[in-house]
Amino acid sequence: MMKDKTICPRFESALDILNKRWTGLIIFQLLEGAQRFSSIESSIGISGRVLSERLKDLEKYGIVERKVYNETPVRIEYGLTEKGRALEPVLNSIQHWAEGWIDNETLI
Amino acid sequence: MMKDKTICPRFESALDILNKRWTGLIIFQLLEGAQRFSSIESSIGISGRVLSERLKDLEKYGIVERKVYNETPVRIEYGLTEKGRALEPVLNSIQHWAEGWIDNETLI
DNA sequence: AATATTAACTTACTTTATGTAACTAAGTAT
DNA sequence: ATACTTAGTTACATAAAGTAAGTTAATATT
Repeated sequence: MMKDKTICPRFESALDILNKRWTGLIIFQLLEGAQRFSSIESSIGISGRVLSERLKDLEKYGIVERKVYNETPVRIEYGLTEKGRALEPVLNSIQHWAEGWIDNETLI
Repeated sequence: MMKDKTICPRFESALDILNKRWTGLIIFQLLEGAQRFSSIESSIGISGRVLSERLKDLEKYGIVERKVYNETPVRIEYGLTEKGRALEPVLNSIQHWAEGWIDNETLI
């Protein structure tokens, strides 16, 4: 199936990134501040394999930045860039919608 | 890997729905008005198999409604419910972010 | 009457994405 | 030399998505 046309290329690129599994939750977590790999892993329940993949993608897109601290053992922190923090209103609008429209049945 | 705790159950339910592939684009399309199956299929380039699955899910969540018109051949239209239209600000915030932050390299 | 047409799916099968659990690398500390 | 810790990676299993052909129901055509 070939698609008709592109409505808005930037919008579709954005959805390609944001609409991937786990991306929303990773960004939501990092809005609270930079975190380590294992901390993100355990806070949202993603597998290490996919987290590693997603963080690389998000870094490539300039949404996340990786910082290495030469301590022992090494500490690596993932934080949002300005571009990443600019997603806060998106996450907020989702949260706002969820509060208004997700009822108890949907929750279960 | 088990996750630590749930930050906000409603928010996570919302992400479960919205973070699935194609959901964003389907809702974006339907914001322009109710559309037929084949029209959605060709406008966003999704496969019929998955579109069928997504529309059922979205109907189940109360985001989309399916209307049957007994014409020949039968006409079936999918449109947004009030809950679905309430997602417009979410899509708008994504579009706004995309316009400000998706550059030409990311597009390619 | 038999065949064709159209939209809206569904089915069987292939390819891609994600999950799981064990393993590796680098830098100490014992 | 061996063990410990974090941050991954690898090999393999399962789940989700893509592809293309087939089904159904109501006409229209020959």
